[in-house]
Amino acid sequence: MPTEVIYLKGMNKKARDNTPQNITFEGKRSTSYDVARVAGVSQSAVSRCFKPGASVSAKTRAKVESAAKALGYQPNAIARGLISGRSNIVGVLITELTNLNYPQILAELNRKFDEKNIHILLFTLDSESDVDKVLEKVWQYQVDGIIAAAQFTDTQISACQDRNIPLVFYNRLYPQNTVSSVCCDHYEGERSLVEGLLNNGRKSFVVMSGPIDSSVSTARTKGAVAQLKGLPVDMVELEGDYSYERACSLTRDVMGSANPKPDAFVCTNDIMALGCLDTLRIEYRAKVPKDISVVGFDGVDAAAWLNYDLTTVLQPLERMVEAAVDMLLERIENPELPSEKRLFAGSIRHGSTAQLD
Amino acid sequence: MPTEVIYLKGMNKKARDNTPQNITFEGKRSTSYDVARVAGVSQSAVSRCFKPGASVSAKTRAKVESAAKALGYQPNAIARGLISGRSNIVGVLITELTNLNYPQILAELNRKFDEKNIHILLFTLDSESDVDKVLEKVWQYQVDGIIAAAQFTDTQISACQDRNIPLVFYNRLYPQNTVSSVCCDHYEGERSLVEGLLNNGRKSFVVMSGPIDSSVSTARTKGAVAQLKGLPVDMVELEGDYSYERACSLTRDVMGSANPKPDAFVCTNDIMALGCLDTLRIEYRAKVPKDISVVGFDGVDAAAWLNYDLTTVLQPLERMVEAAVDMLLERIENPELPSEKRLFAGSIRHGSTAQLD
DNA sequence: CTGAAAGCGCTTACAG
DNA sequence: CTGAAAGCGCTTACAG
Repeated sequence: MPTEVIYLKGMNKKARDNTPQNITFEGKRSTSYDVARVAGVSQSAVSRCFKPGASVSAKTRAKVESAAKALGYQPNAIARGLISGRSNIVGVLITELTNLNYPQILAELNRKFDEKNIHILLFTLDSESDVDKVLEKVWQYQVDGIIAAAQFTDTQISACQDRNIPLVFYNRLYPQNTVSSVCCDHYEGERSLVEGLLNNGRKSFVVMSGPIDSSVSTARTKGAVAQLKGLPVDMVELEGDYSYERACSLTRDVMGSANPKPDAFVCTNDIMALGCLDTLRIEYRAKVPKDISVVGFDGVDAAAWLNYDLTTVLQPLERMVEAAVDMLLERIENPELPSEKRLFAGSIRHGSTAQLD
Repeated sequence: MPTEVIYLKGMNKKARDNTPQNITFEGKRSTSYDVARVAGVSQSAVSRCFKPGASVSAKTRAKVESAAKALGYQPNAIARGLISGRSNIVGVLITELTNLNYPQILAELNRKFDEKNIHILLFTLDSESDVDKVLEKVWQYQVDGIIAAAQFTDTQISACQDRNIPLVFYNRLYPQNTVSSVCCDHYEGERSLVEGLLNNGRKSFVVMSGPIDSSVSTARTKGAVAQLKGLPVDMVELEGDYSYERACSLTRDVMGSANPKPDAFVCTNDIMALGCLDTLRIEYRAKVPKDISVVGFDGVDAAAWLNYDLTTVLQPLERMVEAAVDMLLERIENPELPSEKRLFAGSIRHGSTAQLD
């Protein structure tokens, strides 16, 4: 006749210790004490069985494993984090714009961190978000490190350093600050694109930037302008906001008034390039790339669609994410490591919206 | 002459208690004991000052607040979670595909949860991900609740219920299971789209579904088929995978062989509809919508681009996310609440790729 | 309103 | 290899 089993999971220590082995408590998750009691070993022994590399006899391990399975025991990561000082959580701060443009980043981050059993506490920032407020929340969760795809002030960077929380920026360089970062070489990518357009004989350029507060767009714009400066060509700089709609309206402005008409649109992201392209072809019946070249930057999916086949620069997104994760994990393991900046070259996609020579 | 100040943050209790008020310890974050010592009050008093609604005298509060500020004290959310049983963390499980198609969801979730000071532990699943493994990690972090935009088995749903962890599905219905969910009415949205095409006189339909394991695509496909069944019209069902490229190739298959040629492509998402549209126009010089109608589903940004102006169904994404968050928070507050299913109607976007009558 | 004390569920020296 | 014990940084009855 089987003993009746009552579940007593998670009682306080004294009550639990006075409880027979075959009695447990339903409703609360079981703890290492519950497992210890059922397995007939000490709580420390249970703890050791869940610590990789700890020395436990085969016999003890077997008893603990079967008890743990019977009770559905999982170590409580919160308690573990409190005592060990390692939460196995990293804070990921990403602007909404970045996630909209590169939704692959988060999945890729998750994949890479998952291999190391690290989890992501996600913070998406919109333009109104107060980074200081977000950081306060990050501190509270005792994260092991931070990946930031958002703009920080020097003070905010220092705040992380003061707290000894490793920090790696994604696609922000902070050249004048010794903080780790992974970045695509936006400047050089855009510069070489423009060089190709010049070699192709383009003479009158429109450079359409993203939002002024985007360091990524700023770097790209600078690359374009630096290549054009001093040459006998026309150049107009326009401030866009990375959106399709605004690119359309800026293109209309240019085509409706400028004289001479431009023969090259250099857009600092793909979405704007597509807006520009659609407007030129549909509303102005422009011949692209014969009369007007259009180039973007990023390599979004739509750049490869039949209707577009955009000439642009591809960011090596997967390699960049991998580098960011590796750099952060290294610095979590060894906080003494010096900071490091890794710059990845983009690769040109030779599409049919611009001939580069 | 100012007293020399040495920082002693985070020493053990005894050492700390024997430490003069003006001495603290650099390098570790300060704790409520540090604040208590500097403020000259008990640790409990400090704790109360950070608990909304606790009764503390103005005098004590002032002392604590200034000490906390001086030490840069923030309550440790991990410790708080351990003792209170509330981590203020919710697990968000989202398939990579869902995040690629609707990157706004995460930002919207973050915004809504942030208002309640709840944070997101993010898990992105790809097709190879083992939901059981992900759930194990979720359990370990003692999350207060789960939002799932991914497919669960009944067993997995039960596992959440057994652990008393509130669970709300996003865009999955589970009609035969009493679990809470927020869903767009995919079936009815697609059905009414097809009804509009029928009223417009379309006679030969291609229904291009998404991956067979996508419950969203299945519901949409069923809605289309149900409306067409029994009517004197042609219908071909094709299995796509929600991607642009596969939609192109399926469209080529149909146009290269079918007889009679279809006059309506019903694609169960926008991305496939755009691939279909590009292929029809560019490779077959088809007149859309005169000879062939194309409709999608979702309302992605590109659907509104000048070149497309796609007829499709918009999901009320923001309202759906808000509903999911509200439902989850209600159930975290009150676990006794019965489950609830909320179904939101999509709204038709009347574009120029199909005339609906 | 306030403080002493117990306890959340773990990890980790420490002694055996 | 194993167990008893301290302690991570909090919250929350409890008594005053």
